[in-house]
Amino acid sequence: MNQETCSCELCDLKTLFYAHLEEEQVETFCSGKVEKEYKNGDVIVKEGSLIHDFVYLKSGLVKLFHTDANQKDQIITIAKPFDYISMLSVFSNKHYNYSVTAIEDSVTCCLNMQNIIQLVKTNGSYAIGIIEKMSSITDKIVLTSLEIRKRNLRGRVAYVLMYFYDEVYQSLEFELPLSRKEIGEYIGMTTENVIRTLSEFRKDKIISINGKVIEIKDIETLKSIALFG
Amino acid sequence: MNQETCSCELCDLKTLFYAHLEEEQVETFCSGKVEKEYKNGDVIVKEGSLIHDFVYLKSGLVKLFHTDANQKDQIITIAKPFDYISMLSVFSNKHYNYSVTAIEDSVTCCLNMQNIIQLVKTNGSYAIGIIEKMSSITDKIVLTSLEIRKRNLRGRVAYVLMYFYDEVYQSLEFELPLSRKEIGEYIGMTTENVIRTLSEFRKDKIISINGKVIEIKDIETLKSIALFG
DNA sequence: CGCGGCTTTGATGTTCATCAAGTAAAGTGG
DNA sequence: CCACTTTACTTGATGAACATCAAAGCCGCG
Repeated sequence: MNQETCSCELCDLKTLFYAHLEEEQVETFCSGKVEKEYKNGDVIVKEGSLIHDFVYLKSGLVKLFHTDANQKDQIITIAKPFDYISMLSVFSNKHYNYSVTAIEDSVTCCLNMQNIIQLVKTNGSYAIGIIEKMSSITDKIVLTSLEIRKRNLRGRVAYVLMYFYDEVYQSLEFELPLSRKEIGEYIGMTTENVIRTLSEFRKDKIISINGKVIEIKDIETLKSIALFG
Repeated sequence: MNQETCSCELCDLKTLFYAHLEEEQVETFCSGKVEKEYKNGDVIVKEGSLIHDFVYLKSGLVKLFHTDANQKDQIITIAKPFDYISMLSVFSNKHYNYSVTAIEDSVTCCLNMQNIIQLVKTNGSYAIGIIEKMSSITDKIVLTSLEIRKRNLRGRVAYVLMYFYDEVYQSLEFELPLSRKEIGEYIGMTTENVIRTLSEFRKDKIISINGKVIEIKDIETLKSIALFG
């Protein structure tokens, strides 16, 4: 199997391709892909811009957010490798209704939107694969936002810390990819109170803080705050 | 065109069918549909139950909601006719992760899930149609929840009232399909404060209240509270 | 080196949830 | 059909949670 043009390990899209397509189709398809590298902080997608690519996150970490009339941002979700970046508006809109920015150095893989649509049209089981993936991503966004909404400030901050521990870094010590301000934009609270809550956790010896580096000292307590706070 | 087995006017699904399928296919397909009637308050889907049908709202109004460990409900969205009721979990889950209850007398149209999947697999342009619809519905849920989140209590209550006016009843006087408690579950505030805020609007002569019947007296003020509150 | 953005802490006040208590409405069983 | 129970609605009082305002230190960058 010649994978020169599509050599990424662990590519979810590729898995989907190979599961449903003939080898030469995959070749044709993958040869049209364009990889792009982004530095932490770089804008990947600007709200309102035209959608012409289907964008897939190969590595790194990005935030999807919406900017309102007063220029205030609200973070919709954090996307990890193998998530589709174009996933909300893609099939229903000509323009993005959210922006995407790298919060770590990231690499995206861009496929021509028309090709994807063509593929969905001509290959039914591939269509099902795409639908399942989209469905599970949006499911998660909706349920996560409900989870966050019902918690108080301590619970919300604990929840994001546990999220980064459990689902991103799998390490008790990690560098926060979000600023205090961004954490606030994600969980719906002010920057000051994010800081205050983090400081409280530090005083309570639940975490230690060194700038952006967080070390979880007492994960059981943190977990129970995330669950019941 | 024989529409005996599929005679509903304005059926979005049918539109999708006829746009992409041969007439005899539509026949075959629609003949498998089952319509079900529900009274206000009836449970249509119970969280955790198996998904075996693709459910479509033909008429009425329903709420989608999630119940947490403490038996507290959070309303995810209100679905109107032509919305797909099974739309979040359907393609990614075996079980519903939310419940659906009628908040007005409603009629649903149920199609066999396997048939829909088969159709998506064999008919590409139909697949695109389904994807677009799903995408636009979930888009709306996510963006609406951001809109609600950034408002204060007055703004939130005004927002739902404007929603019912603009998108459901198109009349200045209507009967609220949600109880005060349910409004609170939708916009994330307590029952008492929903009531208090409605009473304030009444005192300010923005609305008049007669039990569940609301009449909007000063729509300009209400709109500006909904926008900037 | 100075400017702007990010972080931190404290003081203050507003907003909102909670508690309590009572009325109205709606379903339930004899 | 009426007493009974439950559920929805309403208002007020209170305190806790949270936002806002203010001030200062820190860091990176041109």
